[in-house]
Amino acid sequence: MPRDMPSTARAPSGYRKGEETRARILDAALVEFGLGGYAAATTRQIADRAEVNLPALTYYFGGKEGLYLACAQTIVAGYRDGVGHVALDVTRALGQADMTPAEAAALLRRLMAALAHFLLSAGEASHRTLFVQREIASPGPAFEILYAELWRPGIAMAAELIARVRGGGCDEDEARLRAVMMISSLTGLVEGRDIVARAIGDPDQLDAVVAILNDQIDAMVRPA
Amino acid sequence: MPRDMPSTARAPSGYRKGEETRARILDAALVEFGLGGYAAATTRQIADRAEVNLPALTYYFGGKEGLYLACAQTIVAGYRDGVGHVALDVTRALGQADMTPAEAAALLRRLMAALAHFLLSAGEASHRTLFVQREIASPGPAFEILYAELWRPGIAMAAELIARVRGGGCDEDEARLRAVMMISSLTGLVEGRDIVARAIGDPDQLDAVVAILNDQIDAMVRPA
DNA sequence: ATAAATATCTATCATCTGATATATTTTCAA
DNA sequence: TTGAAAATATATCAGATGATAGATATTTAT
Repeated sequence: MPRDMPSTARAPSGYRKGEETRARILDAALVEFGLGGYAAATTRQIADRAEVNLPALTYYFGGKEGLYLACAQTIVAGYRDGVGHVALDVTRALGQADMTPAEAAALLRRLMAALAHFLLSAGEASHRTLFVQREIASPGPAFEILYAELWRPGIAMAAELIARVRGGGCDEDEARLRAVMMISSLTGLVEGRDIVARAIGDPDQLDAVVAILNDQIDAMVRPA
Repeated sequence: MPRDMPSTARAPSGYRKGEETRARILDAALVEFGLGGYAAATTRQIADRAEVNLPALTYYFGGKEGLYLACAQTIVAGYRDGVGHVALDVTRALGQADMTPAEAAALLRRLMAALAHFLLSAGEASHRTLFVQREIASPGPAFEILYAELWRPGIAMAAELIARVRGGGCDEDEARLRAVMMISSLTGLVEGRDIVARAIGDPDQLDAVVAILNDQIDAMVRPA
């Protein structure tokens, strides 16, 4: 299918087999890149996990870096699926002038719950989150897209809502700092999943996390 | 100086030059391992940064893995210097039976402030924190020592204090979850230092972070 | 059925990586 | 000063890595 190397589009009339292979490679790459990062993941490991031979990676993605970028775009698409709806509601509500602290708190609760679900839900999510956090911690080829599509809007929305929850008693920098810390408390749970598992007998972690976040949001809306 | 490879001790009578070289290699390795992780950092990059030739790494640390472990031990030593005193106070206080929520909150504030200083203070700290977080996110040769010496006691102390701050209204799992999230909100600031810098015009970030942590602790002590 | 497009495979290359053998220089005790 | 230990340097090795050339197989349109 791909004659030009890093092609994402389909050929004019529908082949099948190729798309499945492409998806298998992408899944395998997300796991390997997520576990070890760009440099640590080898093309052979990815090919083995995908049950594909080595040149298939070049054939479908143009090379290791193209595959890495394709992973980033896949993650962004998943984020839009999971958080996009809430993000749209938040953006609309922020466009309107008046918003009570209680209304802002309710939106913030929804936003954080959606983020928690996207970041913490079992299975693929942990690899996605590790991938994103690794790229943020040491910027590589996919930094700009992940920052522009995931972190920047996430911080911006959370910060604006936090500022409105706290009314006048919170400048913009503090609101952004609180936003980063609140989101980081979620990503840290994924990065530390091994140590969290050792510390906590974990049946319903997602619910417990959302409850704690709601608690923190409630604390912000009460007068200090 | 080293005849047996991964030696940390000094030779019987005092040479000088070797210790300085060893320290230069260690510093360079902390930077490179912190930025890229074990696999991404190459021995040549480390040697170049330390202004040393390649065999010096084997000579002083027995190889790449020995150097990595030496970095971890250096970090642990730095943690003891920075947080050990507070940790001792916390341990002593927890040993005694009675502790009011207000006393627990005061100790928790001190502990979190010390952790924030250790994790966020400028310069070497960011490489240290990145090193630790990377090892926690994908366990390697240094996982056990970093978990046993840094994360486990940190979580344990914070969780016990949180449980006492909240009195009966907080089971052990919730306290540990809150502890992990609170500490992760700090490490996330280091991992996301590039995006934090974009979002926040940062003069006194450390003070602002400590203020926010104190705010969260105050919220926990107030009745829900 | 046939040719072209699409997909998969084997074999191999140039480069990089960690490590070491070995030579040379420096340091210090006697 | 002299000899041994300690430290630094050069050159090189075996293996891994990303990538590609080129052969082969499969699918689709005509």
